Amino acid sequence: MASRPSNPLALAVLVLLYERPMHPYQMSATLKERRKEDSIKINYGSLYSVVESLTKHGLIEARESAREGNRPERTIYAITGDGEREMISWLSTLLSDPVKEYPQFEAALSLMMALRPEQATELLERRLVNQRAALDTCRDQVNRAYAIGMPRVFGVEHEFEVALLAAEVDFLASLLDDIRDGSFSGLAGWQRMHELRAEGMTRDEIEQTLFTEFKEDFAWLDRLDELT
Amino acid sequence: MASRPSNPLALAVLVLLYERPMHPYQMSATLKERRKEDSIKINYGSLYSVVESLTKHGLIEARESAREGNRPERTIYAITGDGEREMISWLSTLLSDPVKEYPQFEAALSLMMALRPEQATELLERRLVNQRAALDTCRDQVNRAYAIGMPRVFGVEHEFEVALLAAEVDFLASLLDDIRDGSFSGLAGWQRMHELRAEGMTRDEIEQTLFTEFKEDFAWLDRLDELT
DNA sequence: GTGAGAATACTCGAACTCAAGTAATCGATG
DNA sequence: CATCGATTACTTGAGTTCGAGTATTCTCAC
Repeated sequence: MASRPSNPLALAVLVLLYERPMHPYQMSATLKERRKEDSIKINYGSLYSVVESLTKHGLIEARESAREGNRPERTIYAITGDGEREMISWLSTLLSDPVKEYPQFEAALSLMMALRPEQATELLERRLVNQRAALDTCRDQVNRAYAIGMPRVFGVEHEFEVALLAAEVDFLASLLDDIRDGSFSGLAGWQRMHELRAEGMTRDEIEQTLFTEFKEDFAWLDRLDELT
Repeated sequence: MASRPSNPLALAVLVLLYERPMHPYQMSATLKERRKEDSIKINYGSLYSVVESLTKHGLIEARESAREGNRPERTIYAITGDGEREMISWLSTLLSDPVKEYPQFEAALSLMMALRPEQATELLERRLVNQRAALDTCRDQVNRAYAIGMPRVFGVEHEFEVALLAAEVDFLASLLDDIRDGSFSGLAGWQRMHELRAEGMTRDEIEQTLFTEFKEDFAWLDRLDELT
């Protein structure tokens, strides 16, 4: 037996139906109205399949099929007892137990060496500019909402977003500083690798050359066991 | 015509084949050896389907089908000219242009009000403990690697991870402080909502009651237009 | 009263994800 | 020298996700 959907959108559905029964389109409309689309990815395809899956698992159930005017029929769903318990337990573990996630930028950083160092540096500079702008608008939106009296409970997610963005901006700024002032180690070897590549050397020759020219940069490979 | 796979694992494949031709299993082994599994999710099913899709799009091509002993046949892949260009451009945009992502914890924060405030607070406290521990081990690993002489180029992704983790720890600590010293607004209304719910009041009655008891907490709803 | 565009309410198929399974070989231990 | 577990190398299939498409209805200017 398959377990419940793992898409956080399903959790949002449970929370909404915990409040009041409604039909799928109303769920998406409510989530958008409350600005939850910033923190939960809402996709119609996913929404309908998630609702179907929750129904199959008995966490929600179809209540009535109302129709208004000539509009297509809308099925109203309500949460079940099992659904309430599942919602509480799912939300609880999401809050307390961190899950490993894979931001694309982290992947990009880990593959960065495939680019020439000057190019990579320039791209990181561009990102810094972009993220500083994003941080400013994001922070501004939160502050303006608080300024008109919105209680903080309604904006925690956005405070979190701001915190992460600020951390990334700081990270980028200090990384770029280190690259410029030479305290970012390994840069010379990285540079040389691309020079040799440009000269048409084969990968094996490159490896050989780098191993002799930058011995100190590879000595750690023999000490990997010390990391336990 | 469908576009290339969007899975960062496909980018990793392109980068690896840019270095040297190899077969799928060797790709996963190399990525694991270089600790890229921490920043890129490696899944066999995904790997093979991603390789197939890259082949179909002409970004990589099968070279030879070597077999060693009685082992199953291994198809060796190499990157094409199109693949090289695509790799450079994909990696470049990933580095410079931020993409919106949806951390599960952000979703959980935005739905937190479905839990009783004391429970939510306790869960956040537990998370803080967990993330402090995670931060310590992560930071430690990076430092130990640098201590045996690994150049920083090989560890940027992990420095980034540490930066994000540290930001989350700070966020949690200050959020919990604010909840405890009362500077986290909206808490009283949140609390009252769950009391009324526990008393068996209907959803509409709760709304009415809160609207009168906590007028100031909802006044901002009439000023939403000021946010432009 | 009519046409343009926004909003409403879904549907579809292709791509992607992921856990589990398979089946061979290698290495070490008793 | 047998065998047990680790490693190598991949396959399958069920379930999920996603963007794009469709078709209707409402709204409001003209």
